[in-house]
Amino acid sequence: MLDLAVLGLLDEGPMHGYELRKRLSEVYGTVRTVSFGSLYPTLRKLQGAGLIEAAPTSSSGKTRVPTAGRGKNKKPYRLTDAGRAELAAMLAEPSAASFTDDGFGVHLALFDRTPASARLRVLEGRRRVLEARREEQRGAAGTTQHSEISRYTRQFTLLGLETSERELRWINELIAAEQTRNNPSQNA
Amino acid sequence: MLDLAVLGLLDEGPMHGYELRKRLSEVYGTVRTVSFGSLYPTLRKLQGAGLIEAAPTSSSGKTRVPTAGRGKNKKPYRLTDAGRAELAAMLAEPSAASFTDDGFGVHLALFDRTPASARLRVLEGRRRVLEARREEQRGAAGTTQHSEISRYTRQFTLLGLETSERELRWINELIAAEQTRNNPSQNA
DNA sequence: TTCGTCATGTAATGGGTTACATGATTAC
DNA sequence: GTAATCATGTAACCCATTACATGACGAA
Repeated sequence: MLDLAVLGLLDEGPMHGYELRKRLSEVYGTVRTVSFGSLYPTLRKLQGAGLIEAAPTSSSGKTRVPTAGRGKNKKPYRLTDAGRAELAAMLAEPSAASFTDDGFGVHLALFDRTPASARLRVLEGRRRVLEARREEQRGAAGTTQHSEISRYTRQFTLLGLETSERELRWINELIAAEQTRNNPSQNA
Repeated sequence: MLDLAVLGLLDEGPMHGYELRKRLSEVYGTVRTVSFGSLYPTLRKLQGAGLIEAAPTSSSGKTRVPTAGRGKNKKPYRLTDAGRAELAAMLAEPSAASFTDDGFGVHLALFDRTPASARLRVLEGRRRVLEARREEQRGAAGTTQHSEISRYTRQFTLLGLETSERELRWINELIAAEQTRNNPSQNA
């Protein structure tokens, strides 16, 4: 999930780790700051896999790259051809990771680069996850009588249920919009 | 967090692991099923710490305890005195763990056994977390102009922002109710 | 006697965090 | 020169998951 986010961000242009981290929290729907202890190892892993490489930016590609203005030993990375291919594949063939709370936000941020058919699959996968959650919450909210659950928990569950329902309405609108876009002539 | 949930559940009566797992997903505000690979090691850890013990239920406390009806090699656990004391301490002195998405739901389920002053601290701690989240989301929703964020992400962030705001209203109501309860005569 | 469910447990792994260590660059 | 911030990285740990292994019990 971090992989996809990093690949997607680097597709917009070379960037070094520290910068990446800042952009990452913007891109995440759910605002979350990823730690360096998580980011740097991911960068090494992606480099090891040949998906990204250190990007020479100005002079004779060695160390000490200025990149923007104030610089240091920044280490800007960029996508390799293999990385671009991998990104395209991940976007075109969404996995279950794109349906989770975190992963969905990441994939959504890359929707402009996601083919229309895959967009629909992401939205529908996410919908299934939310529907399952809603059913569990409905069950939990209904159980109340025989199993003694504190009234606090009951209220909390109801709040969660409303949240799921709102999110479902939201995603259903997105799906409808997506289908209209794919098939604009249909009006029956 | 699992520790608190398990201790809280066993405070209601002896229970074995398999049963505990079922009750756990009811108690959690956010419906979540904990895996056995997580539950059993936790049980051993709590037993090692002397907080719970295997409970002899009927005959000469060895193996093969019937407990309910259909039985097998069930291993019902119950709280020790130390466990009861630890539970009381955790409920009376809420830590940051009670303010997280998961931990809050657990502590909330045990609110009936939580002293009034600690209840307020839990609610206010949770409120601080939600307020911080809301501010980040507001920032992210406002950034839009200069940093190009996909319109999808923007909508998603706005949805998250609404969720935070609803949850804040909800918790503010709880806090108000809690304060009225603690101080019923006040009306200026 | 065999299948489904109840029941307990371990091992490998995953995906992240915090804390630590280090050092360059910029602004004062 | 010194403090703040930018920047990279490692090590130890935490908490949970999945997959695997095992086996008792009840019902068909």
